Amino acid sequence: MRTPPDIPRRIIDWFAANGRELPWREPGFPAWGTLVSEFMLQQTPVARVIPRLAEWLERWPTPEDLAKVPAGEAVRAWANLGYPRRALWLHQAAVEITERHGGIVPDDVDALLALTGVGDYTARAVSVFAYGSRHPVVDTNTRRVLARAIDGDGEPGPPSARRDLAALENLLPDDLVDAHAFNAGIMELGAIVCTARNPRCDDCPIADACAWRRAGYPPFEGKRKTVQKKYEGSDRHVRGLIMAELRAAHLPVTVREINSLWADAAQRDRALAGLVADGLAVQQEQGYVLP
DNA sequence: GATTCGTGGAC
DNA sequence: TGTCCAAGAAT
Repeated sequence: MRTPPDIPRRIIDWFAANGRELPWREPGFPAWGTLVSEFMLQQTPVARVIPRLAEWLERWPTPEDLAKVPAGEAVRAWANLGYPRRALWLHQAAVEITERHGGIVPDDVDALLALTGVGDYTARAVSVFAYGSRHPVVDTNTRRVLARAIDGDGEPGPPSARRDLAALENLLPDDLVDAHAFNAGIMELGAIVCTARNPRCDDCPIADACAWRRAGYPPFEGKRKTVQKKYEGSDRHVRGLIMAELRAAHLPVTVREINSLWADAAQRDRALAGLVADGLAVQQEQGYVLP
């Protein structure tokens, strides 16, 4: 597939002029802050992350500060960001950084990948955005831009780290500063212009080079990512109700209180057992508490 | 590779 | 109103 050589340059220039001012893009923002922000941004929109991130960094300015409090404090401060296991994992990562890296967030992708809760995206995002190293960083926004502009598809297929990283590496500038700006810029383009629904192609710096647009926006026919199950009435729903109760309580939550949250006993027990297995709830004599 | 895992806003 | 989707990771 033909790829105009100036696509990276145009995205870099567009990003310099149109990128949002976000906390983690401010000069001098600490690597720890970048790591925390990336954990929070895993499946949670930017607007909801910003206030929680500020609180978090004020309370725990370094990994060591977080590592020395109980994990339950992290889960409580996570509030309603969703997927509370991420709070548990971030706390564990802080412990690992304190024990294995002298309290300094590592800059090496492999060292980052070894941290709990850090995967292909987060490891590279921290290495690149916090430390300026040169790696492809591929998130859902980038995957969508590549699918459309390069492959001519309306949607990216199911993610594959190997393929996705190779696809971005093909476009990644050699220069360190340019590579950083391109990684950030293509993500930003996917986030605010090349959006999943109603893309704003009139504002796109590479619209004239976009394979999907050139082909007349054909409907997507490839394999779609698995559809999200309905939340209402699901196990996740019940887990969420229990977690909200645990976060709000400063005394053990009794079985009676948990029973009042959901009528279906089998589903309730399944959810509670799952939370205990995940380490998000701990059973005591009087009831359940955060870890 | 397919599933599971919260929460809330946008359309 | 219900569906879609959001800077993913672990299993």
